[in-house]
Amino acid sequence: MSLATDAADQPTLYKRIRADIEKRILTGEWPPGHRIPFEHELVARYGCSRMTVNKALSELAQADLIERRRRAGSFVRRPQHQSAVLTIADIRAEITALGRSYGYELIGRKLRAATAADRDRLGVKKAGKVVAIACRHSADKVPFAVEDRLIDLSSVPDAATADFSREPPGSWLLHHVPWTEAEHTISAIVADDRTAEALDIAVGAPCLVIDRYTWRSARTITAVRLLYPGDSHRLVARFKGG
Amino acid sequence: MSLATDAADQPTLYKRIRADIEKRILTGEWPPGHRIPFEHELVARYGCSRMTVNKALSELAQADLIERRRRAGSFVRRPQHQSAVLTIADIRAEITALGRSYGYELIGRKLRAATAADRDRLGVKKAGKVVAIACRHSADKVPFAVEDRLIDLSSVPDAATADFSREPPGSWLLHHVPWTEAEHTISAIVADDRTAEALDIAVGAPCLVIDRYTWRSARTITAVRLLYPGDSHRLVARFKGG
DNA sequence: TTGACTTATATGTCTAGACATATAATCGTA
DNA sequence: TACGATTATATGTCTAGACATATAAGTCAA
Repeated sequence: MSLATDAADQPTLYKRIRADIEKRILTGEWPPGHRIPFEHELVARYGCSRMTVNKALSELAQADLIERRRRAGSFVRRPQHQSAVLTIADIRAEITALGRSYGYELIGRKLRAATAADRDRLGVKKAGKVVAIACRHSADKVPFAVEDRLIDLSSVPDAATADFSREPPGSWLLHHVPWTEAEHTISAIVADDRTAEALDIAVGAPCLVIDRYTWRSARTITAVRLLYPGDSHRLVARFKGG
Repeated sequence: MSLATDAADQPTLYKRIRADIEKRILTGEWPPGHRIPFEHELVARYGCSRMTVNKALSELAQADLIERRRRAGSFVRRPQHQSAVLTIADIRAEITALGRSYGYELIGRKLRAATAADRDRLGVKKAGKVVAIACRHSADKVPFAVEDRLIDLSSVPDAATADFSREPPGSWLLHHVPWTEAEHTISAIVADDRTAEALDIAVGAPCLVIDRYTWRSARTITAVRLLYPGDSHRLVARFKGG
């Protein structure tokens, strides 16, 4: 995993400056707290204008690799928390990306006025109607995950008439509701009877749970719970620093 | 976007431009695929130089909110994957941040020549010595997580003499090994006898597992497995887009 | 219709300045 | 010694230009 390519093939100057500094930080040559050269020193070293080094340093600051302090200089940040970037793909995309055949099966779909439990789950005080969907995703005919979803129809009216018997609701929403925000909660449970049957695992086997709550500009869109067989599925997250 | 209502309290112009555009994207006013105004149009609208709008647009591109194409313009990106930022804090920091009292207990520490299993776990072909550590973290006297760690002494020689009876190895490493990279794998298991006893839960209860593999510039540092009671602990990840 | 060539244009990068602003360091005073 | 005022300075933002470059779109010939 080449973290910094050779300086010579870097296309532009500011990218080369950024890569040079990033390399020194990541290899530990410049440890946390180290003051990196002043802008005017880098200007002299690279023979360019201040705007060019400023752009390089600004990007490093945006990436939280350095901290810039007026009058004091720029310092390598001490990574106090481990911020991992976790990619939770659309399940269909995830499975096909693995080169396996994707299978989808709608277990149940109900359109109803929101119950108290529904409102609680969606985090709204009063809601009109909701769609509740249960479905199963499989890879190479083997159960991959079961999904239990609630969609707020006051935010996504089209979901009332959408055909979820062939298209998974996650994919449908991805194409019909642009730019949502979401919060994920990851936990573990053991399979109860229904879950065990749906995932074709033993009762009492471990399951990885992802609860996702999605909204757009303060409007609730959907709440979904995904259950994966805990011993087969893996969520991988990578991060830099810390 | 109110260009007439000149907000004197707005921090800076380029940040205002960025915020204006970001808002339109996030509210869905400008959906994915929408071409946002050309730089020269924004220059006219805001009455500033091109470098200023360029800085705003560059930051939006860096945040993956827009895509910039030469000659064609800048377009709102379609969020194809759900990239969540998952913060996995140092456990001590995590517990104290919750306002609970942190407790730490070293269960075992062994310095040994790396076995085949150790080498496999660390992903190295030949290693000299390693330290194996087992410890337990608790919050308000209640078991919070158990940790099973391997440190490669050829990368971190100081770990051989570090006193892990009082300081958790995670915290120690955080202060002694700067700027690592890591990969996390999240899964679920059910507690076996030893785990159940260490976490004070029932045998067969669900556990959330985080395996973290850490390196710095191609050198393996440590491999650690953290076990959390699955029904109590939650990993929260937030993301924008998708 | 298709492919090759040309042109127009939006973004990418860069310059050599400018003034603003926060703040570390210094100095002066009580 | 402690504290308040002053000064120096590194970063933050911005300008009005410049040339480079990728590429969408148009042009023309086979």
